[in-house]
Amino acid sequence: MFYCIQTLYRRSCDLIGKGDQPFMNYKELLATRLASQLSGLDEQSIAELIEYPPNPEMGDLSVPCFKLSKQLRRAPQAIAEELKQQWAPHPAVERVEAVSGYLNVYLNAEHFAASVLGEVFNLKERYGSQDLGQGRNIVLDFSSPNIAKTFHIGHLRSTMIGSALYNIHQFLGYNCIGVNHLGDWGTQFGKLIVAYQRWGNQAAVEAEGIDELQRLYVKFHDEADRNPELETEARLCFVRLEQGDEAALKLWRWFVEISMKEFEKMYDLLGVKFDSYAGESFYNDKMDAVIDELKQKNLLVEDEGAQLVRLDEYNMPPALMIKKDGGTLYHTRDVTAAIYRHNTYDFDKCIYVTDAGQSLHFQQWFKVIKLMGYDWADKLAHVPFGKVSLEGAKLSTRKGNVIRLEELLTQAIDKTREIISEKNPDLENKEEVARQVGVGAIIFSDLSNNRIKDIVFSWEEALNFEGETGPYVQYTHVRTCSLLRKANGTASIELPDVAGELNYGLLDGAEARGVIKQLHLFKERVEQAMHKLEPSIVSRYLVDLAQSFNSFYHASPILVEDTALRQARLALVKSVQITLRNGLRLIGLEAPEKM
RNA sequence: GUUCCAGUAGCUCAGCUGGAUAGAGCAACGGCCUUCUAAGCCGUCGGUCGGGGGUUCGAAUCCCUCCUGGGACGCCA
Repeated sequence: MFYCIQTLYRRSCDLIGKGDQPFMNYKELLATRLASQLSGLDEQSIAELIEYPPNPEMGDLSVPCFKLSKQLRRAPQAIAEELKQQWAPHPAVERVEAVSGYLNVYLNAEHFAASVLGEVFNLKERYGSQDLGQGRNIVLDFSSPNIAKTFHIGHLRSTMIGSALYNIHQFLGYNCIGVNHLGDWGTQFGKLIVAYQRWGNQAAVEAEGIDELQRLYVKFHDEADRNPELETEARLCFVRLEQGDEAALKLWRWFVEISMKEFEKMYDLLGVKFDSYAGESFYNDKMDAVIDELKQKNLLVEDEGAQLVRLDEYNMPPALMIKKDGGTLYHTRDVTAAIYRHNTYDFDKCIYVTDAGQSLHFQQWFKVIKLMGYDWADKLAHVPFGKVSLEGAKLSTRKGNVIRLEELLTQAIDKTREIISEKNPDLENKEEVARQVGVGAIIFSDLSNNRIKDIVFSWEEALNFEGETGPYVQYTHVRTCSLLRKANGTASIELPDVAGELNYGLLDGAEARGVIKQLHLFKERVEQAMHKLEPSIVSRYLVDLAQSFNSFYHASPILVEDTALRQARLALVKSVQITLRNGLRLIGLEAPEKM
């Protein structure tokens, strides 16, 4: 089957007449040609003008001539007309038209199909990828839940946005380092240890895990309201922990272990992986040096007993680095961690995926890094996202109105299982597919809007599998698999090999052309998703591709008698299958073959 | 008070670094399963792009201002 695709690849090479590189960058082609027609303009600036017309009647590419009008001191329509007159025929281009100031380019359908499908077949699971990164390092800090606290839907966003950005960067040639900056240190551990020693027991924690730890934590606060001495006790306990008291450390390690076990369960379900779990505690012994450095660089100022970096001239409140009791703060930790990561990974970019509420904090300490004289401060990026609320009310662990991620995923899987028993009761691996589709639905809806948008959680919407959803895209992929399986008369979902030429010219219907255009856009969209650090661009693209394919599917029977037509349409089906799969993988969804 | 973000169809959102008639999904209504999985497709309805100014050949997009909602603003992260 591999051979078969290679054959098609070669056929498309022959058709286009460039032995080694059948696929083509149409924008580049157009820009090169126009640059030779227009003196004083370089290819690059022309390429930037090129856009995709809003509807097919206006062609496949177009060049608005309004900006050129200024430089050339001629009317836009006159420029477009002249470009049309001077246009020398090219096999890739059917014709060009000058319409109200635009030069519209109509690609040769056969050439376009051969070029795009040829590229898909040639690259397969690498279709859409590029080597922009050339192996340079990207550090991504995401998920970062707090030890001993429930993993809820609020954590899902950082986890999935971060993971998708990881995949996208990797796909574009970067070496990624995913860091889970665990919230595993701080005074809350003093409280937790005190609470455990007073009211907890090993069996309950073993049995209930984080739920029990959280119950103890909440009980501590309830009790402390009546008995303020508890706070003092907790503070002292944390000091013991910091000083390396073995009993306290032992409990702390145990709490971390219990929590990680539950987090790992979620990460396994979501298919998320990290390369480092260096959390807050990891930087405990590294902050002194940074504080010395700040002092040495005369950045620290004392104010009300605390040490801070003034940022008035940057129109920001000061960044507190040391509390009046000498303790460190999250600014200190983040600055320390950034320096450590820079020294360790020599990153090209270091990306932090957290909620938008922390924007000021990141701006502040990015500036501190800059003031320390590190020009790599420009390589630090905060990727903020909107908050999740529940029917207007904020999510609050203490009030108990949280949606546990495990609960959400379980419900989604349950619902998927029901739908499967109803629609496809004979499906072999029901349980696996229910997981892939159920979890996929949750991930997809989390990644389908611009990340900055706030989300109001609703069970009804989360468990809706129709319309622009993960299951819709997965279902479309399943359709492509099903067609290929039927075409082969076997379980194989590869493109059947058939003697004779593949005639790309047969893919000339409006729907088929629509699909090919979408396939062509994939690479651009992935790149755009990286530049804007916005995974939803990929999610939305997948919906667009699925929609165009489904229109094609309904308009054109694929398993027809005519061998040439059948084979051409199947080639399109195969391309869609590959592209959907590649895109789904980028945003962290699996692509089942049946559902 | 200072500052940041958001405001597009009844609802949820797209709209690429300013380009052609502002697009999807959901909801509502009407069609399409003796043909490849109906988690689907097609159609109808639905918009003074929060208001007002400005820049521009051209503004949902850029600038100013106002309104509304949300966030952040020294010893939590």
